[in-house]
Formats: sequence, structure tokens, C-alpha cells
Amino acid sequence: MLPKAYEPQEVEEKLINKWQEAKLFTAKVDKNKKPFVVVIPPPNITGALHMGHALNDTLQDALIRSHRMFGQEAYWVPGTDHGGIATQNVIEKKLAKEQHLSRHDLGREKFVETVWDWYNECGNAIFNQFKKMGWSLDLSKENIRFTMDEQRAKSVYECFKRLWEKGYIYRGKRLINWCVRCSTALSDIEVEHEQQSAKLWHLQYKGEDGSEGITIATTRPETIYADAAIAVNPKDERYKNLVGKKVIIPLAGRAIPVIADEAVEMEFGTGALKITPAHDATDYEVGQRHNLPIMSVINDKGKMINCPEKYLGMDRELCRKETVKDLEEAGLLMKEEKYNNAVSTCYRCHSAIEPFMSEQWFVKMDKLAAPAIEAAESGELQFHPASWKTPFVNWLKNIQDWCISRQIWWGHRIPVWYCRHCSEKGLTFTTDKQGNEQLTKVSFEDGAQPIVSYGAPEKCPVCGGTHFVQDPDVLDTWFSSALWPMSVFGWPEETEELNYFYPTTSMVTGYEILYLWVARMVMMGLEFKGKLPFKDVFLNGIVRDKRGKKMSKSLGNVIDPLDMTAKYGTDAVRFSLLMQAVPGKDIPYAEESITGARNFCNKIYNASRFILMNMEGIKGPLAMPTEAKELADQWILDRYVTAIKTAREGIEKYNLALTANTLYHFLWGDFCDWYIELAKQRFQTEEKEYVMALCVNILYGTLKALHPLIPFITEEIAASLRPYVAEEGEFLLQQAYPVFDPALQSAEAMKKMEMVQGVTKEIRTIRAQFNVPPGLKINAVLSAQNEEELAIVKAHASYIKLMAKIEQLTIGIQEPKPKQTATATFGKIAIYVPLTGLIDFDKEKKRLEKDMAAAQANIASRKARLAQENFIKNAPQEQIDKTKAELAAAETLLAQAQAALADLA
RNA sequence: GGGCAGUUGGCGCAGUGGUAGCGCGUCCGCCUCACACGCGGAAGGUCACAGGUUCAAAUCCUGUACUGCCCACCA
Repeated sequence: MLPKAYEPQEVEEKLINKWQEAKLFTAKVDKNKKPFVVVIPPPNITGALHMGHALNDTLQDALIRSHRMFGQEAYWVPGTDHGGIATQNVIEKKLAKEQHLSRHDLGREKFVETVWDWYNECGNAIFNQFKKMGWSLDLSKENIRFTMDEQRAKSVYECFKRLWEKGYIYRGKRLINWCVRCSTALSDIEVEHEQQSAKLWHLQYKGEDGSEGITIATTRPETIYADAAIAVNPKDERYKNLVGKKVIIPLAGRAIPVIADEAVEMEFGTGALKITPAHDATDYEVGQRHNLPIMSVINDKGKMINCPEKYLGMDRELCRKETVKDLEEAGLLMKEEKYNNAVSTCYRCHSAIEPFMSEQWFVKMDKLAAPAIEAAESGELQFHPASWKTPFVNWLKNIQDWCISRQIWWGHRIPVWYCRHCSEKGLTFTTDKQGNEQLTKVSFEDGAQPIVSYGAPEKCPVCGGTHFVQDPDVLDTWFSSALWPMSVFGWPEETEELNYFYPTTSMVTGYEILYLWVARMVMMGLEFKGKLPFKDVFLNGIVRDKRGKKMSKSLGNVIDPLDMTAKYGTDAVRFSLLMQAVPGKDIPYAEESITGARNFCNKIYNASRFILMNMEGIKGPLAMPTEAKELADQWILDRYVTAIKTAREGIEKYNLALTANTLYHFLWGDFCDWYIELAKQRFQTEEKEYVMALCVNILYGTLKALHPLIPFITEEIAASLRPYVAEEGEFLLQQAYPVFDPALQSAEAMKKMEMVQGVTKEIRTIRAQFNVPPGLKINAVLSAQNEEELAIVKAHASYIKLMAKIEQLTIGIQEPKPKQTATATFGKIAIYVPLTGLIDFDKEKKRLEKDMAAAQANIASRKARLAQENFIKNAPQEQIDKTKAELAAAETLLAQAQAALADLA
């Protein structure tokens, strides 16, 4: 005998191994099949599985498994991401913790080697966690890609070279976003804006002529030493006479001009703005307009330079405090107010970003963006949900050039070399801790000459020299990610795989990386393949905590998916997420969300167990009956094929919540609560085999449809059922998704069954309200108003008797109402339940009055509607008929309740 | 400042033209021989607000309020 409750752990472990051994998840080029391809958003090699993965990859798995069962060549391509800054930070922390070493102690080569060692040992560890989630990825070694492996490196080089040759990649000196902590440049979208409580200081700049001068407001007093001007709005009457004059920078003593620029908001602060082109993006632009000199006072380490001696070498934060203190002492601090401003922070370490003048590598984006805009606007690229299309297009329309160089060590090294002879003046070398000479700075302005090459060039095309150094920077990690849907198939080589699997079908990812990643894949795919990398962008929400907050270690609200799978089973975790997976919507998640799904799994298990129990003595395989023997059969077949149809639609429309909910309610609410219960009474008859054939086939088909969502329990049960069904293949993934057969639908059966269920429920309610003991069989009288209803109820009296526990059911037209009865009405059928000794007349009176009130309200509203000329004129006949029927039903209800009430007295 | 999403029973959410559904919770009754991770029943909502379109609006349009997210050069 099987255990009473489903125990997932053993089953899961067994199946994980079986699936991998059976190579169930592989895909190959098969021209006879339509491919369905999803390339995984590659998890970072340092990552651990979290709820975000649990949702994102479960969605992908459900799609992949479904389409495989739909008969397509489904390929879910696995791989990991080297994760640039993020990984470097993790390994640095690890080094510091375990060996008290910094990366500089190791030196560049050794450090990179350390990260590679780490990758080789642990880089795919996350896939072991993926296996536990039941995700159908072929994780054989040769199938796993890595954004830094050799093939992907070739893709990256090819992309760089082609963009360089087209003139899209260039080097320029700009004000860029500098993370002092990570010591690297960042692109604009890697900068986050956090509201922080800060201070706004009002500072006095005295006139050069000894006059009062002007008061400005700033949040960054430490940058006054780099001021190039004071700007006011040209329309500002207060300062008109000052424009063109000079004022003195406090503490520094340097004179700077007062200029007029539209960018200045008159209402903000004092209406006067200090212009510091080297340390603020707005100021930089103002500076450009007015040809102001650019002077930096903060270096790449966040230390002060080019300032009064007192502050030299000081940290920028300390310098701020000191400057404010000194200004106050000098009597030049006029005001200090609290102020909330948006501070730019690094998306990797959340420390404050320093706008910084620096020469970097950029990609010119406008030409790349144009075809992507076109693809989105034309609808060739589809978003699910569609509401993301506009933000996507708007972002592309306002796109800025992409800063792709990073001053870190871990990543794809920029494939540019310099001849030591020809480029000497533009190259700055330093000696590292190991005593090795390192190229640390490249300046095209000072004469560095780039040679784009995968490895070191053989000889310099200008001087014939053979000594080269490679550019020290690495590429933004998103540069290789942008190529992912192509590079996984070997681009730029025109491989068979690339031709078959590209373009892929859908990209399933979170909306938070729509610009960072999705937009760039689209641009690169269009540029290099002339085809979109995918036609559907399926955006999932963020898994949040119960109150809608992001899960984070610091808030202590993190739910670990693996803890949950250990506790409730993997299927329960998956199903709980899928039940809530409406496209693009965030999911508030709590442990309680899982219990419902766990209970459902147990329900499936027990229903199956019951059917198996009753299979004893029956020889399979049993074909799915195509003919109904009675109403219940016809009804369950309708419910079944309708559920299958809706479930499949959910998959096709990326609405997994629809699929999950449909199957949940079909299996539990229809199949278990009604069909199995009704089937029980046929177990003792010669119909048993027929009924079991229906039960086992419907159950099996439902398990198939559920398999993409909850693979373990369905696989396990299906294996036990297989001797009884006509199915080939050891695993569900090898079998076809259940077919929707419209011939099995029956509106008539639905209507009849609704009546049976309705009458049954009315009787059950009476039983419950008058505390009739559950085991006690009672009698009931059904009085119909018309032949049609009479016939239906009469034909299925046995259902009502069974489901409502009725001993004797009297059915007729205008049947008299017995004494001491509770009365209810369904449709036009009066339901009398004699309850001698059990009835409470006060309670019954209240019930009847409530029915009457509802009926009266309905009568009034239907009558009013039918009295409207425009309704009769404009509404479809179907609606008019429906309203009339509702009116008649309400009138019947009222009359019957009134009669019953009169009879009570 | 701009854009997008949301506002539906105590809580969390479905529901894109015909007078509201689900899960959890609550209350009542049941260990009914598949399942108490269960069975049966009940209570509970004028679908944020104000206008408009329509015979008919939770659903479409306009505006308002609140919440959240994204983008943006008010220091």
C-alpha cells in the first residue's frame, strides 16, 4: 500500500538522475521539426540560486517542456556568465577573508588565474542547484557555455572588430561615471539613483572687486576648488548686473566668472549655481557651452588633488566636512539646510558614483538602435506584457553612447594592441607589487595608436616593431552578454546549429534588465545577423516578500528556494510560483504561498492512489473512451478537453498562471469533487472497466498537461498508471501533449450537470444549516415547473441522491410540499426537504425572507431593463432572452418562497 | 519633471462590455472505508473617487487621489 501522503524527496532524487541518464533534455538539428529555443539568462558564476531564478527558470522550463510535448525540437541552452565587476568583487572579498590579500598583492595575471581556478572548480555549481529544481537543461559538460570560454571570446572579438571597422567603436575623453570603490568606469545604465537625505549648503563667493558677490547652493562643497564659473539664469533679474563680473572661490582664492545659462533653475536654492565641469554632468555640459576650463580635484581613488594644500590627498568625504568647517569659520557659510537628493550609486556596490573625466572606449549607439526601434514598433518583436514596448522604444530613442571599457581585471580584455615604439608617448606604465611593468593608462590624445587584433600582432604596420602591449581595460560584461543568443551557437561561424536554432523563440527574463541586456541583444542580433535574436520577450516580475518589499539579506526577508523544496517538495515551490505568474507582475511571496501548492500535489497523489487501488483486476491498456455512457461521462469529457485547451493557451500566451489555475481547478474541483465521487457508485457494476478507463485516461492526460509545471510528481504517478493507458515511452516528455478534441465538448451536458450540481448544493446547504447529521439519509421532493427541467432532474436523480445523501427523492410537476420542510429553489425547481424534528422554523423563515428579498431585487432590475426601449432595440437577442429567463426565475423563486413562508405559519 | 503599472471581500491576487471569481484566513458541521495537506456548508465586495461613452462599464475614454516601479542634468 502506498503511503497516505506524497513524499517528494525520494522521488525527486530518483528522477533527477533518471532524466539526466536518459538524456531527455538534449536537442539536435532536425529539419523536420520546428525548433523552440530559449537561451537561458546565464547566471553569474558566483551566484547561488535565489527566488528570482526559481521563478525565471521555472517559467522557461514550463515553456520548454510544453513545447517539447507539443512536438517541437525544444532546446533550452545552458550557460553561465563571467559577471565582470560582480565576480571580481566576490573573489576579492574571498581573497581578503581567506588569505588577507588584495588583488594587487597577487598581481593581474595571478588574480585572473585565481578567478579561472574558481570557475573551473565552482563555476557550474549553480547547475547542481538547477537540477534540484527539475529544470530540463542538458547539463552535460559539452553543452554548457560560458561567456568567457574560447568560442564566446571569438564572438566578442569579431563583434569588436566589426564595430571598430564601421567606426562605431571609438575612444573619447568624457565625463564618465566612476565607481571609486570598484575603481572602474560604468555605463550610464549601471548607475542607480537613490534618494538620500543630504544637506544643501549656501556659500558666499565674494566679488573680485571686494563687493558682496553671490550666494550659491551646493550639495558638494568639496568640489568648489574645481569651480570654473558661477552660473545664473539669464532671465534672473536679481543677478543681471553680476553676469560678466568675477567672484572669488572661497578658501581657494581663485577668481571665476559669473555666466548666464538656461540650465539654471531660478527657484532652486539661491538661483545661482557653481559650475564644476569635471565633477558634474550638468556642469560639464554648461562648461562645454561656455568653453570653461576643466579641472579635476578628485582622483580615481576618491582623494583630493589640485586643491589648497591643506586638503591634498584627503578623502573626498573628509574633505567635504573639513571644507564646510573652514567655510563656517571664514564666515562664508550662509546657510545649511536638509535636503533629499538623488545620489548616483554603483549598481554593484552601491557606493556613491563620482563623475570623472576620463578617456574610455565607447560604442556609438544611434545607428544600432534604429533597426531595434523599427522592430519593436512594427510588432516584429513582441513583448509580454505588451506594456513594455513603449518604455523599450523610448529608451532606444534617447540612447546614449555606451561606455564599454572597465578598469578591472576580470573580463574580456579589449582586443587592442599598441606598438611600444610608435605609441610610446600615449602609454603610461607603472610597476606593480611583483615588480612587473604594467600598462596602466592609455591616451589617444597623447599619441597611442590602436591595432585591433585577437592576439598580439606580428609586427607594427608603421615601424615594423614587434613589441606590443595590450590595452589594460576589459569590456563591460554586458558586451559579451549582448551577443549571447548568437555566441551560444558559435557565431561568427555559420554553424548548422546557428542556422537552425537562431533566431531563438523567446527571451524569458526580468524587466529590470530590459535595457541593460535585452535591448543590446536585439541591437547586436539585428546588426550582425540581420535578424532579431528572438521574437518574444517574456518579462517576469520580481519575487518580493509578503509585503511587497524586495528580498534582501539586510532586510532578512529572503526565502531560500532550496529550503522550501526540502520542506515542501520542488513541485510545490514551482507550482506556487506559477499559480501567480501573470506576465510582468511582481509576486508577493511567503512561505504560506507554498502550502496550497503542496496540498494540491497531495491531492493529485491521493486521487491517483485511489484510482490505482481500483485498478486491481483490470488489465490494461485501456483506450480513452470516445463515447459517454451517461451524463457524468459526457460532462467530465467536456470539462477535460476545455481545461486542456485553456492550459495550452496559457502556455502559448505566456500566461502560466492561467495554465496552472485551470488545471488546478479542473483536477480538484471537477474531477475529484464530482466525477470520482459519482464514479464510485459504478464500481460495483459491469461498467467499472469503462469508468476506470475514463478515469485513468483523463487523469493521465491531466498529468501530462501538468508535467511541464510540476515534473516530478506527474512523472512518478504517470509511471504507475502507464500499464493502464495506451502510451509509449518511459517519460512524459517523450509523449505528446493531450489533444483538444472539440467533438468531446457538450454544452448540453454542461447545462444538465449544472442543474444537478445546483440542486445538490441547495440540499447540502439545507442539511448544513439545520445540522442534519452527515451520515443521516433524508428524503427530498423536487417540484419542477416544466417538462424540460423535470426530465433532466428525473434522469439524474441517482446523482443527486448520492451527492446530497438522499434516501428517497420524489420528483414531479407541481409536487405538493410536505409538512415541516425546508424549502429552496434552483432555477424553477422547488426543493422541499422534510426535516421533521430537525427544522428550526425561525431559521427557515429568515432563509425564505432572504431569498425573497434577493428575488425582489432581481425582479425590479430585470423589469426595469426590459422596459427600456433602447435595450430591446439595441441589445442582442441572446441578452434579451437571458434577461427574460432571469426575470422568470426570480418570479418563480419569489412565488415559491412566499408559498413556503405562508405554509410555515 | 516625464513615463508605466496598480488601486476588486480581513490578507494576497485573477478577471479587457452583459449585475463579480480564486487561494489563504474567519465561522459552522464532519476522522464519510483516496486524501483532515481532507470533505460539506456559511459569512464577507455599491470592483479608489468624479465625470463621460454605451441599451449595458470592474472592464472603454477623461480627470483626480494614493501606492509602486522605471527614466531624467533642480545643483
